[in-house]
Order: sequence, then C-alpha cells, then structure tokens
Amino acid sequence: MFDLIRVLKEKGYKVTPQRIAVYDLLKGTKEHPSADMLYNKLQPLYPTMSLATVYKSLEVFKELGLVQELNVGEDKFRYDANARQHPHITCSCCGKVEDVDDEMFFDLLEQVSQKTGYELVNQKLYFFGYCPQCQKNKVSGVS
Amino acid sequence: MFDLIRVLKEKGYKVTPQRIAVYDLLKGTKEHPSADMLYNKLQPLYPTMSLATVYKSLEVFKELGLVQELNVGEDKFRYDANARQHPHITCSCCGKVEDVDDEMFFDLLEQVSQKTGYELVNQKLYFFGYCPQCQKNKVSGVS
DNA sequence: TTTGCTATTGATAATAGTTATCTTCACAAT
DNA sequence: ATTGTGAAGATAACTATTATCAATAGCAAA
Repeated sequence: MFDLIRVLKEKGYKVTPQRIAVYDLLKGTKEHPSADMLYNKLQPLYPTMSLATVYKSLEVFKELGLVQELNVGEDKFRYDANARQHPHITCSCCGKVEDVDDEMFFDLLEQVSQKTGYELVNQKLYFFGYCPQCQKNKVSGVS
Repeated sequence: MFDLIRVLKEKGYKVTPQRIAVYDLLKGTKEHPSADMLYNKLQPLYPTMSLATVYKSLEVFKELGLVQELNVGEDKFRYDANARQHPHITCSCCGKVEDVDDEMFFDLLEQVSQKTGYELVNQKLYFFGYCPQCQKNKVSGVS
C-alpha cells in the first residue's frame, strides 16, 4: 500500500495536516477534481485552509510523481491521484471526467514512436462524448 | 479547394483583410502557432492589427469548424488550420508541435466507445517526447 | 521537553492568457 | 451619398495560477 507520509519524509518534505488532507481527498474520489473543487470540499473540515495551500500541495505531489494534472479543455486543470498515465473521457453534456481502461493502448505508443522518430516519454489521451446517463436523459427528457 | 471567403459570406460573417490574413498565415504554417505567435508574425505586414482581433478571428474560425484549438500543456492554446481531429506530438526539449499520422487510430475510437458506453464525438491525443533532432543534439552536445 | 531552524501556511498581490467593453471605422444595402 | 450594422482597435476586466511575505508549525538536535 502507498504511504504518503513516508514518501514526503524520504524526499525531505514536511508532513502537514493540509497535505494529508488534500492527498486523501484526491485519493478517495473518482471525479478528477480541480483545485477549487478540492478547496471547497475541504472547507467544512479545514475552514482555515487557503486555496494557495491546495495549489502548493498539488505542486509537491506532481514533483513527487504522486498525482497527474489533466486538461480536458476547461480553463483550469483537474487532478488525478492515479499518476500512471491513462486515458480520460469527458462527457460533453454533464462535464463528468472518467478513466478509460488503457489495455487497448499498449501497441499505440510503439507505433507512434516508429512513425514519428520521437523517443516517447509521455502521452495525454482525452476523449469526448455523451455518457450513457446523458444519452438516456436526452432521449427521455426532450420530446 | 477550400475558400475562406465563401464560407464567411455563407454564414453571414464579413470578409475582412484581418480575417484573411490570420487564416492564411495559419493555413500556411505547420508550427501550430499560439495567438501571440500569430500576432507577432502579422505585425510587420499589418502593424495596426490588434491582438484582440487575432483572438476574435480565431473564435470565428472555431465556430465555423475551420480551425482547431490545441492544448499541449502550455499555459496558452495553439491553433491548427487542419480542423480534422488528429494526434499531435510535442518535443519536451524544443517545444515543437507536430502532426501525427492518424491511420493507426481508426480502431481505437470504436474500442473506446464500446468499453465506456459513451457516444464519442471528439478526441484529443497528445504525445510527448524528444524529437529526432533533439536526440542528436543531446548525444553530440553534452560530453 | 525545550529550543532553534526553516519549510510551510494563509492572505493577498501579481501575472498572463483570454474575453468583454466600447468607441470608431468600414462596408453593404438602400 | 446616406445609413445601419458588424468588425476593428485599444484597453479594461476576468480568472486560474503563481509569487510574495510575515507568522506559524514541523522536526531535528540538545
């Protein structure tokens, strides 16, 4: 199991309640929240926490390779406590962001590398469409 | 052949020298420029053109489906006069943005759609790595 | 446990890309 | 030619993010 506290200590970062709170919240959700979404959710429990602290915590986690930053075409970033690169899909109707199973992408990187001559180090794959839920609502909702 | 002037007229937009200039510049380059890169390149020929006009022109082109907006993880957008969705690759060393041939992606969308249940309408695929040029420089440059 | 060093927090100012506002201008239709 | 309207240019406003800085708190050493 992954232990934030150990990693922070190992790398010479201090263990603070704020960092633990931000990380735990991100770790425990699948909704790929943005910084201000995290901030708002933390407000009730940590009413003194600053938005800047949320940003700075995320910055540290990025450096440590504990989270990844997503850009799904909004004017802000979203964050994922699963730092392993994997594709995401966004519902153009409700704005939800979900993970996509990435088994099917294994060959892809090799192919891209061969075609382009690049030495690949990373990729960001975003898909957009209408989620099953919104497809239903669309059919039943509008006559 | 594609005719900007006709499309603008058809959709009720005015044909202006500024719009033509922005579009022609974007159409004629492969470097996927940002708004300010376009602005700077236009300065010598159109010294009175405003940055706001560049943005507004791009906005119109997006609406008309003539260009697409890219986000390769910078704090600004880049633009591509090829509005057909296709993957891009960015060199993490020199910052260059290039097109990737998308033949290999045809099955992918079907697979993603099946796995997720989404009705897909779009996708943004970004790859990151070191371009052939920077790989060479790296080897020969640093001893 | 106490002390002292220093990273971190919280509050807020600054930054930068983009968008909105508003006045003036250009062009098309009458 | 005149008039109406969309567009341009200049600049203010907006917003997510980053930088600044004094006060605080984690942590190592005594």
